[in-house]
Amino acid sequence: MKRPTQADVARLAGVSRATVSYVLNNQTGGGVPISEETRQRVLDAIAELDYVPDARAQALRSGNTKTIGLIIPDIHNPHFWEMADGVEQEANAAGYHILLSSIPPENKSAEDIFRNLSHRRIDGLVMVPSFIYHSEEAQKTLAALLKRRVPVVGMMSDQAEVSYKFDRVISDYREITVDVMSHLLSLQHRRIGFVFGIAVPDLGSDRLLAYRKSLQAANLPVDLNLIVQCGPTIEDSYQATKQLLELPSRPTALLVINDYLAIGALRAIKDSNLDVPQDISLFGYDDIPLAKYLVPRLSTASKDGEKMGREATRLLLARLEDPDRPPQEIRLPARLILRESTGPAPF
Amino acid sequence: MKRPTQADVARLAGVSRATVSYVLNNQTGGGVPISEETRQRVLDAIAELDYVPDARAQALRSGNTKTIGLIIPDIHNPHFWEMADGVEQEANAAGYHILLSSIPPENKSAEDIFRNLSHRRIDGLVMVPSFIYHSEEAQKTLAALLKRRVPVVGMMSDQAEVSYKFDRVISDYREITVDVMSHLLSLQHRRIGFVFGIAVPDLGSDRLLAYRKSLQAANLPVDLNLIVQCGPTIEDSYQATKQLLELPSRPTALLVINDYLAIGALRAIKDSNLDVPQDISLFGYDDIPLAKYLVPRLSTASKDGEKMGREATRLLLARLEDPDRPPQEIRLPARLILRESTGPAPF
DNA sequence: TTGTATGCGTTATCAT
DNA sequence: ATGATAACGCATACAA
Repeated sequence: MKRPTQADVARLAGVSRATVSYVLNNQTGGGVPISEETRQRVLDAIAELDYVPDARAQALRSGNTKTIGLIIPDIHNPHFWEMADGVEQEANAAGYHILLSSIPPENKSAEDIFRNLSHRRIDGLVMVPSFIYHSEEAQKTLAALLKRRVPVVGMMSDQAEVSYKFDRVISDYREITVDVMSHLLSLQHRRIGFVFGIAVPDLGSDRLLAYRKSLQAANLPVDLNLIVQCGPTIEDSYQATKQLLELPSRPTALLVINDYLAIGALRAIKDSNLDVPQDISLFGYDDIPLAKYLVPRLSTASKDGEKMGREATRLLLARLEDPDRPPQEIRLPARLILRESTGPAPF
Repeated sequence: MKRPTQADVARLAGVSRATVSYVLNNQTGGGVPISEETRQRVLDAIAELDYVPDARAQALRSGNTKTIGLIIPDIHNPHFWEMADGVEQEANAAGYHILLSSIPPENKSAEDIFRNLSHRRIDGLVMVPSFIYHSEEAQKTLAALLKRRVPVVGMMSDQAEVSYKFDRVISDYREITVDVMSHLLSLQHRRIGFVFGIAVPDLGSDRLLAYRKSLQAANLPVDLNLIVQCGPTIEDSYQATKQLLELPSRPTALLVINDYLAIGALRAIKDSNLDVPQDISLFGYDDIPLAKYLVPRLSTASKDGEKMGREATRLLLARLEDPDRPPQEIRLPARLILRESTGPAPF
């Protein structure tokens, strides 16, 4: 049972193919004239055959796919789904669909993802440009995309040194980390550890840099033993935290690169028979939905990923309308959320 | 700067369009003869122009999109990403891409999703057919898909009464729930609550039915106050659990429909100044990756979503090869995982 | 070994 | 108000 085509509908309705197309595309009764009677006949035929137009043919003919590519660094981190959520909502509302890609460590490279998006002829791209740092190759591919004038929006931190011009939603944890550190310092914490677990190191540099700067501003040493770099899985942060806790003089507070990894840190602390926040304070980033249900509720800094996604998509849609407008930049603030996982330093 | 087409490549290489196509599709050196020198010229031209074939045209021409639709009920539950992971791995290995849709409560209906998949002319569909219960309309659309002989695989529980014929990966928590209940009963629990929070009630009926049956088999009453139905968010389960704990005679053990919601239950228990498992035992389902990092580590039953996804995709790919083979059925067992959240009943 | 011609399903331009 | 026809980019049967 083959799928019905426009021609089948036309035959059944006793009209030409073009008429079917007219009925389909000018439903709202615009500038193209179709007699009400013909319209109804066509509609009936469509319903009877259960005809659905072929997106491939439409896309080929019209030149656009009504599809937006979305690249995020880590599918397992809820923070990035929030972004994806925002992008999808906004895109759907405008009649666009999302093609989601994440960058798994080895599985498929940024290259493959770009090639696929290119292959599929997406109309535009929203990305967290972490892969930029992965490879020269990826940068070249991105440059090629931009040269082809494919609209691109980046959701990124401020200091990222990307030379290409594209729209950006800028939001990072640099400033808020200064606040986090002041807060911890005011609670008399002096040994503050950092669990730096992330797929792409450069992605977290906003936090790391501000952490070091705050320490220095307070005339405290930057003890490299207190900074543990690890991978992006919970198990990674679990191990990294264990390592920190086994230090001769262990930290009294811990910054974890994101809430998702803070789950592993929390577990590691408990496994060392320590309590949060009595023995050690814990701080995360992102305010993922489950952060406030953890035991103890997690103190964190929030970036509102969903809003980032929505704003990024707005920028993209606007550029789709007007490809020639100058590159835009939207800045979104981060918020400090104090909950139960932070308290005064023990003594 | 327009994208280069096959014709551009042909022109630059000084050959015909067909030759370019040959070079592209018979790379492995199959049955079509191309002189090595020509081949190289074409390859050079492709590289120079950075030519990427247009998937839309290829799909239109070849009749297939190399795309598999995937429908899951709730994008926020990590269990379903595990499934998605499995599907994607297996599909990618075979050169297919995934078009992921989830069924949000109100946002978009199963109807819309089906129409979109139909529109995009996916080659096949892997689904958790929860939406079946949503609407008559959805069932009709699925039937229509099957009538068009679009390969479909369902990942579902056993008793689901779907009359249509399609391949299935069958796995449910019916039997394992009997084990869970025996375990709890052997620990002297007599009042066992059930937090039944799920987007589509029928999705969890395997657990609920087995729960009731176990109770009856042990000559215990089925107290409807102990079964709280709620929505699929953590906040929902938090509220539902609170409600259970405020009962005049509160349960000493709690079954939560899935690990994701168990996070909210855990929080609610703590907020009532109760401890797990000393005051109340907690059991989840799915063994999501973070379950074993919770405090306490969560006892749970596991279905191996990733394997379900992989097996389902294998079935689909096999049917793509041979559309006429009889409907297959693969059964996957569930496992009991005892961790820290369960213990003897208090007195 | 390579080139020519045709059609996939759609939409848009031009006639009628 | 409606119909014929030409592209969109690609793959393939067939001719050379």
